[in-house]
Amino acid sequence: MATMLPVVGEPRLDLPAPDVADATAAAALLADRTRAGILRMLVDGPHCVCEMAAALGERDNNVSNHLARLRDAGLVRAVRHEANARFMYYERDEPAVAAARAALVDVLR
Amino acid sequence: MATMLPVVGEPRLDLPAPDVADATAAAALLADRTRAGILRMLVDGPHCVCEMAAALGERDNNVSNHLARLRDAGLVRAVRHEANARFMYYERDEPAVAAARAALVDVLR
DNA sequence: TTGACATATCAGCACTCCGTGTAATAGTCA
DNA sequence: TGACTATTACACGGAGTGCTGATATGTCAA
Repeated sequence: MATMLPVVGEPRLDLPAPDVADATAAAALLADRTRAGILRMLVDGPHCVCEMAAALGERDNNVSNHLARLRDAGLVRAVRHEANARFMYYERDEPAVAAARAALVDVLR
Repeated sequence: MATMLPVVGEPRLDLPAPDVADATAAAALLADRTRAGILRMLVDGPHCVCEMAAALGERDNNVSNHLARLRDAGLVRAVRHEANARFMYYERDEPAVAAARAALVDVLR
């Protein structure tokens, strides 16, 4: 595949700035190992904090902190377990996840 | 859509840690407004540093700095313009971009 | 060759953010 | 109610990162 450079010799200095606000916001959330691990684990279904903390080798309060970030962004949701109500299970918000994915893919199209 | 929680009452503390190294690396690059803007602009074709700096409202050396980061990651490539060799044009490395996209989508599947 | 232009590199500073430790709160179970 | 567990809140210390200004490299034109 040959490199296709513009034939015009002069750069265009009037190009519009692309809107990447949604993409950078989503990327900032994914840029952390713990948060990315949480989201990846939740692909397979809901998990409680202690499960994810154990799998990721992080402390509960730390994982809970990152979950709060993801919750504020609307990517995950907390649901209390019915049979054993001590545990708070987290699950993804599918529309929000799809929107974040679309924003990222738009930059890496 | 009903929430599907595990029927077992006890959490599983032996779950494996997901591998998200590639996703976090890609996300860290996209988490910056300038870098994300660069990558988004390069979707439409190659651009030189001054073009992107003008569009993004950033200084040339700053944009050049971020381009170096993207270059080190293998996402972009620098090509000197043939007719006007003062200008360094940047273009995306498609396979690398596809790999980054795949790593991110794996987390937000 | 000289000067102007485009890009690259680097050190320094300021700022943000993560992980930790501690404490406090909330909820459940006996 | 009281004990226990899970979750949240907050401040601190350290690491990482972006922006800047100065400087170096390379190209074109006069």
